[in-house]
Amino acid sequence: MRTPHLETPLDGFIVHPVRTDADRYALEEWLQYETFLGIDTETEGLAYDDEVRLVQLANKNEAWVFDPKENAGIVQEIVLGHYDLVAHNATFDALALAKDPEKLMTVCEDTQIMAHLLDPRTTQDGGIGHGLKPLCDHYLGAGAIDGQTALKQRFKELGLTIASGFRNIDLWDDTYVVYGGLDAGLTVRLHDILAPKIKESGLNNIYEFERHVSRICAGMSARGIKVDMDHAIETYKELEDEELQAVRKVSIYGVENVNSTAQVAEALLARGVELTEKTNSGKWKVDKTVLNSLDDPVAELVQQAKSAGKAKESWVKPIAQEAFRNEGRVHPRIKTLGAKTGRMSVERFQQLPTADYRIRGCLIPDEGHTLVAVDYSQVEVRVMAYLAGERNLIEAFEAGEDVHSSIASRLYGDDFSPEQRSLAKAAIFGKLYGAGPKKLSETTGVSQNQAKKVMNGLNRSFPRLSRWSSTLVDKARFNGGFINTPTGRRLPVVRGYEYKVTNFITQATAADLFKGALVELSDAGYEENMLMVVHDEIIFQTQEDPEEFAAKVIEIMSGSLGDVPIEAEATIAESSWGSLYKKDLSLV
DNA sequence: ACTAGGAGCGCG
DNA sequence: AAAGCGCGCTCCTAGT
Repeated sequence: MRTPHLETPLDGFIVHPVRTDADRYALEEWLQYETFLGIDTETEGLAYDDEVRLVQLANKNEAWVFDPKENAGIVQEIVLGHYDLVAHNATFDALALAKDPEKLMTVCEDTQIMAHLLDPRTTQDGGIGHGLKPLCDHYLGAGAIDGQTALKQRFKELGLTIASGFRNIDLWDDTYVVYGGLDAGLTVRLHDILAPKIKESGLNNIYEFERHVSRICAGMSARGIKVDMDHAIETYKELEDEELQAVRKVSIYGVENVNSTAQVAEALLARGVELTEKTNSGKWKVDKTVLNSLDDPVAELVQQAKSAGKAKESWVKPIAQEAFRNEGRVHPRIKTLGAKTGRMSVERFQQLPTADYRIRGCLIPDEGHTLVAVDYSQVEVRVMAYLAGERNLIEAFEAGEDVHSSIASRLYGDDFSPEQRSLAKAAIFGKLYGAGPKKLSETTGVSQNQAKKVMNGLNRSFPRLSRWSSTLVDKARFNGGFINTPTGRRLPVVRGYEYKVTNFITQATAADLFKGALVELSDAGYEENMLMVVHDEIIFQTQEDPEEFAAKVIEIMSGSLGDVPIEAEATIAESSWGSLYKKDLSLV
């Protein structure tokens, strides 16, 4: 008996639930004639160990929706790359379906990557956005209702929350099935519109590049990183204790909740502390900088409590919880197009504190392996030197010594002081980010007048930097708010904020340099060694002699950008990832 | 009960 | 004329 198909709100689009043997035969037959399929999965949730509940395959007119547990053969063929596919965020579906996402991703186009390359702005940023819903609204018109919106409504009717809905809704609930199938079909229709646009816009090379990068990073997600559970639990307890003690002490001063800025401000004012800064919404500002400038026990205790609480709740607890459910490993989720500049972002494990090395100390290599971290040194400044064609800065790098010292000697002569070196360093970073004298004086503590002098000096010593920025700003103004990077990425610039282009293009170029290194490392056979990426740093583990391994990897990652040498540096961990940061503490 | 935005803090 | 950039996560607060 065939299960009747379901109608959908999308013109002429139907959905076939696959529930009986007859349904399965019909699906098998359909698959024989289809050459290109949209794929989507519905999972219990977003965690690494959440299981796939439904798989949807579609062409632009119909979708087939099946339970992967009852159709293991088809799932196997998908995972082995036997069908040409398109998904919206292929990484997610590939990781949900397979422990080894490589083969699937090799044959799977990705409309999310296409969308990001065509317009990297989020909806909040004034762009089209990268979710299936906003993209369908924009490219397919109003009739194209995506699954999420309708499902939310359905969950409400059933008295379910979003989280519990995806996990608990009846597998064959009509709305669930219809909109699941619809999403796969919409992905196909979106692909039919976006793929030609990618070609027309000359973005095909970078699209294939991004797909390759996403494949490599999905591999890292799947591999995961081993967790030292004993250490994690021990650290959790220590942090809990630190937090509790500070909370107890500060409550004597009337602060019941250290995370309430209002309470903190009130307690400080009551003690006669003078607060001077306010936030945008007119409340007293009591952030780290403000609290650090105060010599007051409340300020200190609040900070202690907050930082211990943050470390405990944001980092150690999630690591321990995930490892507990996933055979002692954490699986970072890497968004290869995390930022509009093309930079990657990593959910949960990117911003682990470095100062408190107990946190990174939770992450350890597999048995018999050593962790090796390799990062690019001052890569963005180098990229800026290259893009601006600033000879003097390039020479500073070619000299091969400490570049900030080279810059300082250009500004202050050879007998510059350590303070002047720091100032030079802050100034070049300020240049990179487009800071003014006000900001520079805030970050360095020198007067605004002095900051201005430093910046003028920098401009005199490296004249091409300023000329390059103003040319870029003009370009952005006359180019419809978009500029192109050397790798062909299109970067949007908000009107009135054109000064940001210098940072955007530098960050984007550095990101592509880094992604290029990932591809080279993969080609050279080092993919299995890669565990994690952090902007311009790769964490490897190796069974080889770590020194030799590091040398080989550095060789691959190093190179040059025009005349600018690009250098990578390695640090070898004695034990955990955290052990790399212990030396920082001894310096303090 | 849930959501959105602000504030704050972590990373490069 | 001047403008520090890009992220993710948690907690609080106010609004629905």
